[in-house]
Amino acid sequence: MESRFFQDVYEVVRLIPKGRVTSYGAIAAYLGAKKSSRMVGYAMNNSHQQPDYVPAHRVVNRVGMLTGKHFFGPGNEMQTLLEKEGILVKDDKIINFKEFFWDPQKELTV
DNA sequence: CGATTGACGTACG
DNA sequence: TCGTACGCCAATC
Repeated sequence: MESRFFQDVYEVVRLIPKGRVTSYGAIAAYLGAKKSSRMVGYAMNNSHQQPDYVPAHRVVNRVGMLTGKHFFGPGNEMQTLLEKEGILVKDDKIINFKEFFWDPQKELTV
């Protein structure tokens, strides 16, 4: 697979510490393609068929909204997973998202 | 091969 | 402040 973009996305997502979250755009920016933020979301969609588990529930949009919660299950499974990690979610949005935000570009060596 | 779509983000009115 | 329009790029129809 030459598309190392997806692989990098999965790798970064796996590196997200428990109880922390990040955004699609942040990951895209870390990979040097912030214009392709949509591809990050697409990668998440494909992450379900990846051999290794990808904590996609720790990835939300720039506002901290659980836009892809429907991809986890019929109910609020994504929200449940986040709350289980200590992240409070209200109205499909992460409370204090700014505090829980984990910037790969900042945490990981650029 | 062209058109449409999408787990985003920014710009504009 | 809120809603709409558009750009990006890969996958799907």
